[in-house]
Amino acid sequence: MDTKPTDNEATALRPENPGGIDTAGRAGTPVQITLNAVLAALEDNEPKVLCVTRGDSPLALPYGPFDPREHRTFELGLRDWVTRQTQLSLGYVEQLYTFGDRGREGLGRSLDTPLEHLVSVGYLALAAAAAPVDDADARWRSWYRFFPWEDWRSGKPALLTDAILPALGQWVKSADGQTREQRRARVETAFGQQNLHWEEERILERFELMYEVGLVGERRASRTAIEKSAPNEDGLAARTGLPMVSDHRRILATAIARLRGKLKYRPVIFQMMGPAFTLLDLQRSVEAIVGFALHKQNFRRSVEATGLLVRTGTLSDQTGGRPAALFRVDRDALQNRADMGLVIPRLVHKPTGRRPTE
Amino acid sequence: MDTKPTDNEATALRPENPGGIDTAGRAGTPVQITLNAVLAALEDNEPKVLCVTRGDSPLALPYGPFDPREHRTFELGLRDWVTRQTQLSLGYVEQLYTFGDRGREGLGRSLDTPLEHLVSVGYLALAAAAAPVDDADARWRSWYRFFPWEDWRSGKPALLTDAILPALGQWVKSADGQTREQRRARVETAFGQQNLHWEEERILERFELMYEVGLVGERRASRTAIEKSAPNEDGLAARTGLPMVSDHRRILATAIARLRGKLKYRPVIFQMMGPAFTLLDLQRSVEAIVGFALHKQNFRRSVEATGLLVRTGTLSDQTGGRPAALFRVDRDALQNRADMGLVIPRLVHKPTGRRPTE
DNA sequence: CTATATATGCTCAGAAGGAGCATAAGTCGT
DNA sequence: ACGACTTATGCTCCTTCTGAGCATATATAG
Repeated sequence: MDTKPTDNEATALRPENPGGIDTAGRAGTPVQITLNAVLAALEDNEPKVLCVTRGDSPLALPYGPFDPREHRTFELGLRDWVTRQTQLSLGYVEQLYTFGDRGREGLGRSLDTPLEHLVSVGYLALAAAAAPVDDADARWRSWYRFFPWEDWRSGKPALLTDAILPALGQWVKSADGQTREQRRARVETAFGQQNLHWEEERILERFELMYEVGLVGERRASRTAIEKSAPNEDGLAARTGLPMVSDHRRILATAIARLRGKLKYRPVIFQMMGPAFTLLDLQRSVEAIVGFALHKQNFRRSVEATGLLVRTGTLSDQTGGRPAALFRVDRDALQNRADMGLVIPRLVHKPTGRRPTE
Repeated sequence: MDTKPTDNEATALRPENPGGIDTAGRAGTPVQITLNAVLAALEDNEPKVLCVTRGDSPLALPYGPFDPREHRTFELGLRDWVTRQTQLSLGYVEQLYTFGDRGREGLGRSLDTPLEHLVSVGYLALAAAAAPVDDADARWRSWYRFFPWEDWRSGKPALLTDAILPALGQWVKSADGQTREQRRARVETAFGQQNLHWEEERILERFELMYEVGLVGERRASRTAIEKSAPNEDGLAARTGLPMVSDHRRILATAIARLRGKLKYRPVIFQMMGPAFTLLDLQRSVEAIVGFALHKQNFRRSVEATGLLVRTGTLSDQTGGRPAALFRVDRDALQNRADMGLVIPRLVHKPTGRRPTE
């Protein structure tokens, strides 16, 4: 270390001439900022997301403008209008992604008509319960209504086997040479049929692929001639979940992907649990989010190993069988170990049937 | 599934009245968008980042305005001005975070004077080599110049033991009761001294903590009385790395954190390697990024197990010892398995000395 | 009292990963 | 040519993690 920090005490003020490599003569055009919220909560072992409608347009994620005069940060602005509109207390808020495409209406594809300069910042917010909302236009909906092929909790969805995968297969076969190989690889990575297996976190990749192939309801703003000849116009798009306004479904997919991933290395799941719960409650919640069934005993083993839970001492008699011990989160332990998430003991074999040893 | 998607074919157009929960009467104020780039590359086993200077203000990350009239997406805009200013070909570009704080100059703290409405989108970009840049004000610098305490490649930095940790300890002791316990927990999570261990990915958390305590050069815009009484004004800030303009050092920390994490589950490291390299080259590169030494044999074992590398057949005689086999990336394998990163066989015991069995 | 739930404890085996030993094949100085 | 070093590379050992399944406990429904 030979150079000491500059003498002039490093004032953290922006220099007169903002020091980009080249800002000469180019002024950024002012744009509008919109905040999009994916508000997620669990209800009866279903993962739900708050949606709004306006007239007969498709569903939308709640969103509002960001006014920098009113709020110091995005997050404060978001919390403000969410709590003003709903009675929800947002425990956990996380920025997802900022979408700045001019052709954003078309999921990032080019568009023929010029669009307004719109930038939207997506946020994921977790609520402890899907509390009723005071807005007739707002409603909680299971997120698998938008992504039915993502719910493997009772096995591989028939929609996937019967419709989506064949359609993707056709799309692959409709090209040749290198393009074909690339398409095959993309489908394989996203949907993992042969060597790879289904990775729940790839939900965005899957959605974008399906969008590109034309398998979902949202219309692409423009298509090239080749893309127009895609063979999947048999109405499959009508069965692949509810469409949403603009690219909101993509934002939702981003949020789910983030949450599915984060579960594994941060204890976020407890933001969505009530004050006391059984281990099976917790398991069902995790299953709801990741979208597949877990191995019960192993789940319990690893959850108890975290030391994040303590027994309340009481039992739950809602089981229909032997009563289950009720647990609550150890707030202290949670604070001290904000790292660490849950092990997800994925069931590799059969989801339910216990196969005899032989 | 009872409700079929709406009949009107889900046009992906934004509805006339943008359907936020409540947009009535509130118009978002237009803001300026700035793109910040963390341009990273490796040079002689040092991780480098491109910095610019303007006059005698502190170093800055290259940044430029985003003009939606000119570029369709942020990423295109970024690539455009980076390639115009440098000869670098950006292989990999990834959005980091969008900073919208009004008090951004003060790292997100409140500020007394009103500021312009500025939003900046941070990007991480990886280049294959730290190629020379055609701008006298731009220069590659090791990122450990900004974060000297993050480089554990030759053991725990003395700066940490001698200065930073004691100062943090004082900060903890200067509070009492619950505050004290909270501070202790925060320091422990970020710097992991007792039960936890150093987690390289927590670089942002560490920097923000140090900022809050006043251990880094960047000045906080405003402080509360209590914070002003922090006991760490002994000039330590002059030794904790080079300061940067505004919150650029925070953006850099975000980028490093992202890269350190991503290594483990995406093969991004190959974006920063030349066409052919030895396994030790690869190891040194990974070590440069994560900031600590790896176990050589185990690193090699797991890298070879990925199947992402193929031997070129030639040997490197640059070793000073037995020649090493040269490898190159198997592009096909890389494409087919965009998932999977490298196992990081962290050395838990002594970095160098082999302790006799006894 | 019996069938049938669910809860909970425990064992077993394979895979992954942390460490270190041993050997191979170069360079450099004498 | 030889000995001292240096780096490369192969292999073993052992512990921990984790996928699976068996066995037992304690309820409820008839």
